[in-house]
Amino acid sequence: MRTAGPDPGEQGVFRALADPTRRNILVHLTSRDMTIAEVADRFDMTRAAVRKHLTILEEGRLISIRPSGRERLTRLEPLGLKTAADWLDRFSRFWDARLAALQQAVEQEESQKK
Amino acid sequence: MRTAGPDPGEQGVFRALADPTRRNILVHLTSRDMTIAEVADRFDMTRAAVRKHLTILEEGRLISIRPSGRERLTRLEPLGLKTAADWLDRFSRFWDARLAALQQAVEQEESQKK
DNA sequence: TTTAAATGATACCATTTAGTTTCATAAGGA
DNA sequence: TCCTTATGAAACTAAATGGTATCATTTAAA
Repeated sequence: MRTAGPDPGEQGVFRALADPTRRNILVHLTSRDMTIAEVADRFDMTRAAVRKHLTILEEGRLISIRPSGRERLTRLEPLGLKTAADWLDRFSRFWDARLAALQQAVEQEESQKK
Repeated sequence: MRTAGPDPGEQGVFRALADPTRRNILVHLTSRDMTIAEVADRFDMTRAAVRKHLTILEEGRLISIRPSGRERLTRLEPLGLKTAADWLDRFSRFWDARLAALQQAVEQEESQKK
């Protein structure tokens, strides 16, 4: 039986990364863990809105939210971020080759200018 | 003057990557360039729908679409993919440290089991 | 020169998304 | 205890999203 919980797959991660506010939240959380209110203070929108973003980030496994007294501590989760990076890495061999070709073309052009 | 065109920033890329169909299109395009019809043949939806996805991928600079006679040739663009990878890389130092700590914790646990 | 194929453009639709407001509940501190 | 703070939950809205169907246009090919 599969315990109900956040989407472990790619979709949850990419969905979470699609919104600029959510990407910004991740940047803020690199400095330190924060309560929900602390995160919300850094944005020009209601706590309720920020809370929804945090839920989506949690579903994408990019952060974790753990209760601590009456607060919730929000923390960046590196494993989730790695899911997205790994997906992109599947293209890296491809773009390395293409970028090398591009570089060569640019250099060719440069040398002709002189 | 800035020529009108696809969004060069992060947002276009992450927006484009958010949809599973679009990510799948990218995978298909790693094997070879395709016309719009060829791409559409590989999906269970109308050409019009696929065309919209291609437009969003183009706006995110993940692909280019160039006319060739009455067809349009669709090609993967490595530079756009790199935009997303670069953004994620800003977290790599962070998650390397966290993953190292995680690894250590797991090993600690393992040694206690024995 | 017809005809068929590849694409563009537009209008339309249902669902999701990102935000708000309001009210309820739980937990710390004076 | 009383009050304040931190959060949850629900209802609502506007706009974006992902899809459809239909018709027009361009180009290759018989």
